[in-house]
Amino acid sequence: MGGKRAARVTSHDVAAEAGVSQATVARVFSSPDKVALATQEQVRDAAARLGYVPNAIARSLKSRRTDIVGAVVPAKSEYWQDVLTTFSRRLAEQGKQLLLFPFADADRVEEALASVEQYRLDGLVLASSTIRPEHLVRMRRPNLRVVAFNQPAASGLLPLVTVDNEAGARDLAEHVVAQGIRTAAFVGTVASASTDQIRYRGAASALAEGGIACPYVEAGGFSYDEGYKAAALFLDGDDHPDAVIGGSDEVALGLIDGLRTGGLDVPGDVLVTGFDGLPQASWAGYDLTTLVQPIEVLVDETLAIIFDDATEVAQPERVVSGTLREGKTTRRGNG
Amino acid sequence: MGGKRAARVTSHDVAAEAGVSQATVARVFSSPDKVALATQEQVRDAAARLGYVPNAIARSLKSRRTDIVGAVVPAKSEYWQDVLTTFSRRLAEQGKQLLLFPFADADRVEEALASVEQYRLDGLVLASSTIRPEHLVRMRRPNLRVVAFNQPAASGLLPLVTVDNEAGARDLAEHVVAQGIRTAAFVGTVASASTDQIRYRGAASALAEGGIACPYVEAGGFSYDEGYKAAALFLDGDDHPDAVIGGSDEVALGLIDGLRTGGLDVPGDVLVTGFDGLPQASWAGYDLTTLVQPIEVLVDETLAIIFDDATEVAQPERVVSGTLREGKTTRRGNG
DNA sequence: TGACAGTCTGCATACGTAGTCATTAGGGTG
DNA sequence: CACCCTAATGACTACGTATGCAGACTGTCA
Repeated sequence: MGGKRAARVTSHDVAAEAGVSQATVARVFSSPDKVALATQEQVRDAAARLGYVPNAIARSLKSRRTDIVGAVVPAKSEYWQDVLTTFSRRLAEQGKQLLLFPFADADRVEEALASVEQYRLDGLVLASSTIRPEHLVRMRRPNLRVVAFNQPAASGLLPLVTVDNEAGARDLAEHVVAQGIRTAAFVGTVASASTDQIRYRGAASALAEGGIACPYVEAGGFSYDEGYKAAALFLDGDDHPDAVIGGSDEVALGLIDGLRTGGLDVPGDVLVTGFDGLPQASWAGYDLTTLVQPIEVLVDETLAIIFDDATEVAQPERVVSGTLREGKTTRRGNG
Repeated sequence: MGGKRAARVTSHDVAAEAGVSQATVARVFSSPDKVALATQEQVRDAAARLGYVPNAIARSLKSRRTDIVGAVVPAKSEYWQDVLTTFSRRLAEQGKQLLLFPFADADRVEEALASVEQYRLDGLVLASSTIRPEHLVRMRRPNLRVVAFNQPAASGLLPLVTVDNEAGARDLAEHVVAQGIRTAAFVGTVASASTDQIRYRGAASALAEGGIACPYVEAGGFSYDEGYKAAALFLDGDDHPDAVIGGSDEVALGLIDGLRTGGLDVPGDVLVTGFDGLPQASWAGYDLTTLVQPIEVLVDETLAIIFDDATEVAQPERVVSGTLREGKTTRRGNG
């Protein structure tokens, strides 16, 4: 254990050991079908003996492919963590990796984007609906496949994959209308987020068709805490709405706890819906009615845009339908 | 918009534009103090004009530093997502990045490890308590700083950073003993996980000092669902324990909902504790008594081991204390 | 004025691999 | 047996940057 030499083993070393050329070693590991089976075995034996591992950095430099996809995401969010997990898993299945570029505030996106540039990624996923259009445009790069994920504001600016926010919100609203409510309110996350605006539009129009007005309330953030605090708005006086449409599951879960803490029963006094289909929404303590996003489908569509060479359209847009999940937060006792 | 040339701008191009050598351009971006200020300005201007961005791949190949830290983590887990977010944020603050290597089953760790080798990472964080010792040993590499994160089984095998699981479990157990319970049970996650064993040991010994036996029950997984199902074990007959010590927050949250669905009141009939300090544990609907892990501290200790050159000890081990958070799941009405 | 220290810059090379081109061997056909 | 076509392999170079070395230049001091 004394003189443990830390010398890197390269394809040249393996070539010498196996009695072949470096080119042959490289072929064994990148395009084996071009090498005779006997030679392959010989090379692999030598590689194993020396403990050779191909250097992905050097390969990337030469081949101009990194096998790495970047993701620019908000630092904190249940929803995005779910999405990232799926991306990461799918990429791993293809022998590719995910490189994270988290950003704390919307204003610091710029920094994240700057460091993205240095890596020659195979593709880049722009998540978060709070990235502003001027940043989106700046991300258009000739050598980089950039896809906006669940970010309707990017429509026309970048290739886009998103769930059908408007239709989903309509579905939810129609569902609560069918429960026989008379009044409603929409609690959005951040008003400037494009998803928020579209979800509100969908919900409001469906409610309007049922003759129900739908005021917009901004929680001010995407998290449980903001939802919890927003519930206070409905606790003053007795005239709470019959239903509250949450702009996201996280906000809706906070709303539920806030309403319950304030003495209102969900769904007895108030119906609540969410949007996203987080795992927590299915927890028995909440059993939230929500619109489940088909995350696997969205992720696969995104990766298809990044990796499919045949991009028939310059700016593909894929809008995928979500699924209404009826939980007990909209199940009235008198139904 | 027709002939948009996609040619990569290199340091050579900038050199030509600025009328200096490529070496000078490289120095401007990597060691600016060696270049005269006037020249720097000249070069930066030229770079800006051409839209030059240094190529991190090439830099890594030459400098043998990637500025990337890898993390081998389970594909699904609330706890690890929290941890990853923190790692990613901290690294970003230092201009470094996080590369994810998720694995689905404990048995497929091998695959993840294989792809780790190809990248010449600055460091590697091994998360998940289910990585087996034989895998841990295999990860010892002369040129790579590997740190086991919250994985007590790695003690003596790898540098290790962990929360004090035993003391934390003791704290929790002593807390419930102080509530005047007579019987208890420990619902672990996966019995083979080293954290599980240590937490059980801590809880059982503290309970024993209070004269209370503590059978071990295995939920069979780390998630809410396993906890929910495990609750069924306490619903048969009337002799449920007075307190259930959960092996993790996720399992504890599932337990709570499972118990409540089964007609038991928490904390009225059964006290429940968790472990980890997840955000969800603080949600008003649960308000779980748990041991909060100081994730930021753990992450910073880990990064210190990876990046501090002065490694006085060959195998540093940092054990950090957690904090007991008393929620209403252990607050008895008759207290 | 000459020598010398210090600062700045260019030249040349190496990092480890992939892919192009040329060469050789082997096998099938007329 | 001459011919051609394919498969397999080796020599060589490029990918884009960092850095040791040496040369050029500036200013200082004796």
